[in-house]
Amino acid sequence: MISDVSPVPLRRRPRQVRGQQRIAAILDAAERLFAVTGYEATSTNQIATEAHTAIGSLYQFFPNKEAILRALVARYQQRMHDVLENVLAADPQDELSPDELLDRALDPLITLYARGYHTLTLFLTLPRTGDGARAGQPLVEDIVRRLDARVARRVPNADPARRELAVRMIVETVRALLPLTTTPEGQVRPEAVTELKRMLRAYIDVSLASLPPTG
Amino acid sequence: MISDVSPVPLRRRPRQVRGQQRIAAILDAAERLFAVTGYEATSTNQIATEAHTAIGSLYQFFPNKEAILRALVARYQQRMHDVLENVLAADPQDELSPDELLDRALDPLITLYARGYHTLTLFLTLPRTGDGARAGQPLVEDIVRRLDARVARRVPNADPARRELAVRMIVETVRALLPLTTTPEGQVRPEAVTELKRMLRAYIDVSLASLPPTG
DNA sequence: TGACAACGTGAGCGATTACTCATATACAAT
DNA sequence: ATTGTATATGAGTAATCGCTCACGTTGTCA
Repeated sequence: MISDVSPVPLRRRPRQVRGQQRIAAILDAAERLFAVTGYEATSTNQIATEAHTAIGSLYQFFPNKEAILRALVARYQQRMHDVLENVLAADPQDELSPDELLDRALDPLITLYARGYHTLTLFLTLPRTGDGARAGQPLVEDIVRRLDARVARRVPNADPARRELAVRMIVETVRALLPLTTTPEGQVRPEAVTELKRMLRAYIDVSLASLPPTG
Repeated sequence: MISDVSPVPLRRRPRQVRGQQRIAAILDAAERLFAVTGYEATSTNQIATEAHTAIGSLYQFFPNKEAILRALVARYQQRMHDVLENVLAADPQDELSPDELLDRALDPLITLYARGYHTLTLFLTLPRTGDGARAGQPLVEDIVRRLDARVARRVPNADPARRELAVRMIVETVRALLPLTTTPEGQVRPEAVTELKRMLRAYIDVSLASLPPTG
């Protein structure tokens, strides 16, 4: 289940299938436009046109432009939550090796990214100011928190602050370097994937695997 | 000297000191506003007001808003060019250890970043689309190119494509994780600096130091 | 079938945008 | 002092923005 971060304020929750489909179409359109044109430079009228609907319909459900962004981020949060959940669920006893964990976590993430190149670009390039920061930050925090909890089980004697910092480094590194693993045309670049895993594995070896105890 | 990338189109090159000072004031104002409010959300009238000048004066020198962004990036390019230049010049015979090189490259970069927290935030959070991509990409490319040339001297038998990819990974990692080394209040976080260097050092050891020969 | 609610629609509103231009002032030359 | 050029100014313009609202259309009850 999604935690209580980042509530998505809808002006009116749809009570018919039409409404749900319209919302999905609007989000799909906004996803494409935000990724290509950027959040600020994309107009709500553009979104409505791209979604083959009227501007009035858009504002039937979304109170303002930022709500669209927040709803989009919520969708990403759901998908990435599922990815991480599958990884953690597949290793309940903490038996998998770091390489296996990296494969199981990064490969679906990269697939998700490559499916439509511009899909995750939105999240990855969100500005850290204004609407972007308010909408994007909870996503990273949620992942860091859940990943850190699992790492804590593996390395119980580590200093929590330093462990959380290491986890955050990993998450931010993935977030920053994921675009390198895919071409703008949506083709996965295996060398870049290898290199990213190499970097993460190297960092895990020298940092996570040898975290000093508290004190 | 700066290479011929990213030409900055000025409507009129200033021929008096007044003009040069105005341009500097406009760039300083834009730097602050872009970092806090974002590029798109910052209006040219805001920039003029913040620079204590009239909107007309702004357009005396800059043909449009994007030209301001490009001029700003050119300033960053100059400063970061100098940082990298100092590192390379301090090690003409390739004698320094990786740790020394990391210290000499990252410490001034972090200082530059912390001097004003929002200063480099602009560059680091530039969206990869629209005006941002056109303005920001040459900077990364320039650094990758010059760093790769030096690495090529150290590891002459490496496959060029893989070597360049490794260098790009390092540059993008620094670019992405630099914000973690400084608090929003401008205080350097030494633990984060240590962690960033640890990750880069680990990657260098497993990748750059053992690049396979061409084939 | 009638009635009410959910949903669809787009012209248009006030606000804001990037940018212009006619005009005024400061400087550098003779 | 005079002339020419560089710079300063801000009211104004066309365009675009996020968003509203009055009025249709579709769906869901009875």
